[in-house]
Amino acid sequence: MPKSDKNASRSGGVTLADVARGASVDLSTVSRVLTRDPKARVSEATRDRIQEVADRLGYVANANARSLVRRQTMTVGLLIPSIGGFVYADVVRGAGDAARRMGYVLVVADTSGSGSAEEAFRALVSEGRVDGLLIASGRLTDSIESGATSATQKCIILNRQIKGGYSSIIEDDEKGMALGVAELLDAGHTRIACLAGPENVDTSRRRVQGFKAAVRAAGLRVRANDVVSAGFSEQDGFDGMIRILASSPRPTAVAVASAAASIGALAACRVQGVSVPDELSIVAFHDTEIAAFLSPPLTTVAMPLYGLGVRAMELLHEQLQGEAIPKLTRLTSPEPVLHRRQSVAPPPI
Amino acid sequence: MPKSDKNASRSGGVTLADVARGASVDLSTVSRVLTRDPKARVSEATRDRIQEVADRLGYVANANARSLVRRQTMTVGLLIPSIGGFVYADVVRGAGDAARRMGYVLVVADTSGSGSAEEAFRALVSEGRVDGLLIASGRLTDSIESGATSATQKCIILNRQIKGGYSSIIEDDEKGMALGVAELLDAGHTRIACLAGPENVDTSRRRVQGFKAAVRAAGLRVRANDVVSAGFSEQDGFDGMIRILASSPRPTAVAVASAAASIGALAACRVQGVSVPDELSIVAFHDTEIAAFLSPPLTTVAMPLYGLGVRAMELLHEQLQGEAIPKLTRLTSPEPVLHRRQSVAPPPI
DNA sequence: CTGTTAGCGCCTTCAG
DNA sequence: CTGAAGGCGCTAACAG
Repeated sequence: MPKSDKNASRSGGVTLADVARGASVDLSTVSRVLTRDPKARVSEATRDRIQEVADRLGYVANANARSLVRRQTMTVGLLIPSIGGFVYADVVRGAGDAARRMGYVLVVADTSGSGSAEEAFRALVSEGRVDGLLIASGRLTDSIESGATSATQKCIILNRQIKGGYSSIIEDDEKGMALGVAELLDAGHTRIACLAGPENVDTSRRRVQGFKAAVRAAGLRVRANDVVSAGFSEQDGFDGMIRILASSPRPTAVAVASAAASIGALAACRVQGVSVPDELSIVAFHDTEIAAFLSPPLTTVAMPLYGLGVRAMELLHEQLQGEAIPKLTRLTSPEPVLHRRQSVAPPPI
Repeated sequence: MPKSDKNASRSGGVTLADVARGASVDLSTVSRVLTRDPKARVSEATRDRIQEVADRLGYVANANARSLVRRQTMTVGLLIPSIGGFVYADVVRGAGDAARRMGYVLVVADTSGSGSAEEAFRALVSEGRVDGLLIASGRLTDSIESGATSATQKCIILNRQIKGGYSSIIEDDEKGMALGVAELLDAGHTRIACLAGPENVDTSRRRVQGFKAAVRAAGLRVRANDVVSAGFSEQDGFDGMIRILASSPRPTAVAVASAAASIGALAACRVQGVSVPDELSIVAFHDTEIAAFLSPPLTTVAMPLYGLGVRAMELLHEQLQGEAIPKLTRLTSPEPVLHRRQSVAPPPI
């Protein structure tokens, strides 16, 4: 006995009341069955009838109304500096899959345009569009760091530690770097340089520490200019490698601390006429789709970025549930894995 | 005379009522001044007082409540297949900047994980989390194509045309491809191949058409196997190039229809020992950061992706305003531009 | 110029 | 097992 089907929509939205009317029950009952409230005892009959009507009408709950009363949106945001970057794709996938599994919808905001992280923060968290934030964006100025204390309970910082009570999750940079250096060591290199990231970024500092520790553990020394700081971009890698190649004695191998930089580094070698891996071996931190197609194919250490995204999302969820989570969690599993390709060889004689 | 400062927050949210109380006015007045309603006549005095209290309390309007009554969220979504891709970064930036300018907040959803475009569509549009969608995601199955007719008024499809009343915006693939081919022609090539994208994707078909048109306009013939279809990935480009190199007579130049594929194509040449550009010239469709750092640096045609994002957002806005927008708009400006690097040379003798 | 009054669509006690 | 009532935070007429 279908009675009111078309008065269902006004501005395209079928509402609870529409379904209630169609099923001849009160809208509160509809709410109960459609939200699958466990402690709601509704007869099979009405339950089925309601479900049937809802399906027929194509009812979808309005997230805003629901968020308003529940005081939570079940959506979380992920802030990244640039959507084009190599490392973020997997983080996004991991966080997205985890979010979905837990009933959240994940939206990402790119802070590379004219939009700052602060702006995104306000628009998303303060205005209540999201319950919490995963922040993988590099520089967030003090405005956010000194933000309302309640904000610290709604954010997880990825791969970076900042002041102000925020919790962070970081990949195991030291171990990753050690893995790469080990490959170089195993090939017989004893003069190894590190093409590092910016000095003021802590994830990059950790990679340098990993580098130094690994080299020293092998009984070797690390000299001042064995570590050259550069940015994370292709051009930075290029410039940095030029400097390394100009140093003397020139190292026979270099561990590059980022994927983009490694591409620039390779280009620098080509321009300078130094052959990889015959004259110089290279291992790059972070694996990418294209590593296998470079010239030569790059040996890389693949960090568990997908897992980082997953774990970050889980942490955020726990925190939003009110659980206390550690100020810093280091992702120790899954472990980084080395992808052997063709940029590492024994040192020239 | 600060009186009630701390009763301001309950669950971290300062509400209109809090401000009203603090300023001793009705909350509707506060609403008026804070929304900067032009046709609201409020005395300077109360206006200032309200503003002052709002600032002091750190009032930020709740987006959900506002969305609920205004029936619009002022947020739009952008669906992309994978955040790691080369082409999307600029689209996102363009759309993001345009959105901000128009007062929207842009959120992007990656549909590459376990999440399908349909899921994202429901979670974002149907549940009312966003007002509209920019869809750059490749395959959206029929479920979305045949979706509620009202949906067609809330989406703009990027670089793809689909059935069902949706409006699309596409870049000028033909012109871009022609630009690349012209460079090859100018260098003296007469046997030019096209390493194309998937046959069933219309943006890639348009590139092929541009290729054919340009070649023919030069008075040359295009044979059946001058166009080889591949995917958009590095591996696809690699495989495709292998096939091209195996054909005989072998072309002296190839126009590659995507950035990722061009990287694979380059790798294939290296593996086969054919030197670029001495034995084979290459121009790639879409410019990327890394093109300049490849071996050799790739000559590319840079498509106006940022502009595409901007225009798409503008179109969506107009459509959401109820304006009628064309079913198909082709972005003719800004124009594609050629980046000359080192992958094109005259054909071998 | 400012306050009062209705809701937006949904959830959630509390009765019945 | 189901209906009635109140309210989440905000906006938008309509009075005064």
